[in-house]
Amino acid sequence: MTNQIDPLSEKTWTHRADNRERLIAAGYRVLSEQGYEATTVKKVAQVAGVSPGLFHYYFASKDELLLAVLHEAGARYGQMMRNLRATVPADHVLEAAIAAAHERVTLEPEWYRLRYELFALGLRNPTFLPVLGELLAHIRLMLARALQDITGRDEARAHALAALVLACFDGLALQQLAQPDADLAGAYDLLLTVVRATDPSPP
Amino acid sequence: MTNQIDPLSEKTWTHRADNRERLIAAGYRVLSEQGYEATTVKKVAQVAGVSPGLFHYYFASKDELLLAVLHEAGARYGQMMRNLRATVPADHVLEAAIAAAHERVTLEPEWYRLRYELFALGLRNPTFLPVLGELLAHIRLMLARALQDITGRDEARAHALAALVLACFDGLALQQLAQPDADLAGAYDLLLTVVRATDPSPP
Amino acid sequence: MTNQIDPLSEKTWTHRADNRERLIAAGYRVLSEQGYEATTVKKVAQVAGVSPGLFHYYFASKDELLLAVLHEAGARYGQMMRNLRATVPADHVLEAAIAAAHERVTLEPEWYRLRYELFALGLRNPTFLPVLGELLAHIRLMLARALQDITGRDEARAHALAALVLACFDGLALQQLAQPDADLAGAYDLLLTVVRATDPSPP
Amino acid sequence: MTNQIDPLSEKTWTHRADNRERLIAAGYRVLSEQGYEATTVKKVAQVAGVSPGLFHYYFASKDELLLAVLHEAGARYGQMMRNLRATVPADHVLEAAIAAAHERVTLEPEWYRLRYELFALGLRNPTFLPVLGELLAHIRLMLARALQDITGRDEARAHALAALVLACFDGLALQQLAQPDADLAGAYDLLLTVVRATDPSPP
DNA sequence: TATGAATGAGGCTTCATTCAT
DNA sequence: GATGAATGAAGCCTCATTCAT
Repeated sequence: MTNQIDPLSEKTWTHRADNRERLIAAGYRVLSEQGYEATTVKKVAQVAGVSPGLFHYYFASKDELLLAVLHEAGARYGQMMRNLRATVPADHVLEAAIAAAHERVTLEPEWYRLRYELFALGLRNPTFLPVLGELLAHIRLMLARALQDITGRDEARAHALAALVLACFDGLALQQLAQPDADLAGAYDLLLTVVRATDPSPP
Repeated sequence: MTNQIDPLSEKTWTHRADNRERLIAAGYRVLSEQGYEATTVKKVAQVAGVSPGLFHYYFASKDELLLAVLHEAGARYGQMMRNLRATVPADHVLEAAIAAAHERVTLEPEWYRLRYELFALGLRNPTFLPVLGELLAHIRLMLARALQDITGRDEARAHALAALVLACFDGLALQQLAQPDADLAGAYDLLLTVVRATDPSPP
Repeated sequence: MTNQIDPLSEKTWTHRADNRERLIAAGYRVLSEQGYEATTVKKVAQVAGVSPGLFHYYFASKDELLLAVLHEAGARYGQMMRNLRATVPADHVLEAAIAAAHERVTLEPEWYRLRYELFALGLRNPTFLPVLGELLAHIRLMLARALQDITGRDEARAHALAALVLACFDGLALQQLAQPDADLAGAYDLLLTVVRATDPSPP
Repeated sequence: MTNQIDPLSEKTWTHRADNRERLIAAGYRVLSEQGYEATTVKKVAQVAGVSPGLFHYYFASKDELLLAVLHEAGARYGQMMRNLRATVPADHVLEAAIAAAHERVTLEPEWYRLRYELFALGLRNPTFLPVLGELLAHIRLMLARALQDITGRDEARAHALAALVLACFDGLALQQLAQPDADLAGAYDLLLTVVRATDPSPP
């Protein structure tokens, strides 16, 4: 009902069709905070500031919302990586990515919560497993690409390393979230060392 | 009420007194296969071959069952690690542990499913977060110990490496489960290399 | 409001002005196939190729659509009977009607489905009961009329027979639809015999 | 909560397991009065005097209740027919059955309402169609049997006549219910005449 | 200890209907 | 006339939990 209004735009709330976006945003919030099962359609609608019935106008089911949320989040992540590669010198992209991963744990823990939600879900729900597989494969691929910028040709090695790095991202984030006091800086540093060491460069 | 069975009698109905164990075992199965929310008390009771009502005699709530299951599983894992350290020469324990972790993904995927269930749960449920934290800390500690057998004193380094190794265990298992066809042997090998390389031993 | 189209103009947007008809036709299809409650306004609109909102421009409620559909169907049935009486020699009208009723079960089962929909509806919904009563009375009357062409004066007998014939139409159709394999030809033949036998004509 | 109590029985309300029966009885009432779709699980439970949740303890779905109700009703009908054949002299069974059918329209209109509910339902719902088919076939068979007691061998004729009689039962009941004032006695008489006339007896 | 009937809250989803454009 | 987004009321069903036996 209220909703922040751009006072410069002509129509006050641009045809309101952005309700779909609002539902996705609300879904992101509620899903990451409460988890998939605890997330009720009603609550998402309420957070989005729309009537409960509208939810199913845009999404056939709760599942579909999760998919949409993941899609959206995935897109954002991809954008972030591309930014990195565009901004940071090639031989520092990994460094930056690792730093970003580390920071994100504190700055945007919901992101990881949502990921873990999908992990748990995908591991037992045939509907989500492929989505999960693709999500991971996609990130691994982006990492492998970034790695080859430094590591050079050895593609197999790049992929193995990418898998390792991704595993560390997820695994360390988990540990950090589970014990916010734990100091994992050492582990992240070590990861960086490992990545650099793998560099077969000089010859 | 009343009708207490004489504790001295030879167990009137064969020896199924261990209904609690049965419920835990059934809980492990159902929880790892279906996930926390999809797990119904009734189904657990049924798998355990017990009446639904009995569940709440042994467990105050579904949560309590999960805790019991985790406790039990944790104990088993600790036992396994101790076995390893007792059986395998000190400088191969890590190797063996990594191999075991890799194999387990295929041999006992439910183990990981259950872990991820707890991960997701702990990440948003204050009740479970400490349990999760302790679980991870415990494993990290065991790993660090095993590492020091080879790596020597540098305790900080050992802990950082332990965190990394644990992260890889969980992260790689996830990737493997999400894409059963993916070949992650390279990554596991790489992990082993890393562990060995870190060995600052007697030059 | 306003914006009346000049009735002389060549119909601005091709000739789909008859959206009401389209809705009725669509209603006939959906209602007879899915039944009253399962019929959604949205689906009718969709089948009619019209926006959901438009439905309530032409019909105040779902009920009203059903009434319109029945009216339309009744008109068609009346027309058919009149055709029969005009085409077929008087002493064969009943014969033809019975044959038509029998054939219709296979050729146009939706017709009977719709009837039975109304039957069930009318039997419990005060709104529809009178409609149902009139529908049946009307058909009975037409049948009685046709009967008198052969049977002669005895009006009471004609009406009794008409009721019986109508009952058989509906009852046999039901049995045939419920068991498509059942061979009810014998029953229809018997009905014909009965009608003829009743003929108290010129002894 | 209240419930009529047999003051002679030992336990006041016999283990209450008769709640299933109560649900069926309530289902019969509500279904025949309101129709299938308008019947809500909650209302049935309420009429039965039990909590809404209990409904699904005994019946997996609303469908299943309907089936149970029909089964029960069918059994009652079969019993009634058997009574008839046991009580009434063979050559008057049909007569009695027709009279019973006629009376029932006024005495137990819900019976017919329920039947028509099933008719409409079965005609479009694949789940119920076979049930409907069997129901009709069963009654037809019972009628045919009774007919052969008088008509003698000609089995085909007996079946055709049985179909006709059944059709009249349902069709006339409908007309009577739709127009309670209509006098259909003549039609029922006529039906009786027809049945008798078919008697190929006194060779 | 053990059983299983009973409860009641609440979730997902469907839909007739309204309304701004 | 026409569109389709929006609403809100139910409905069916699931389930943790309690309780009488």
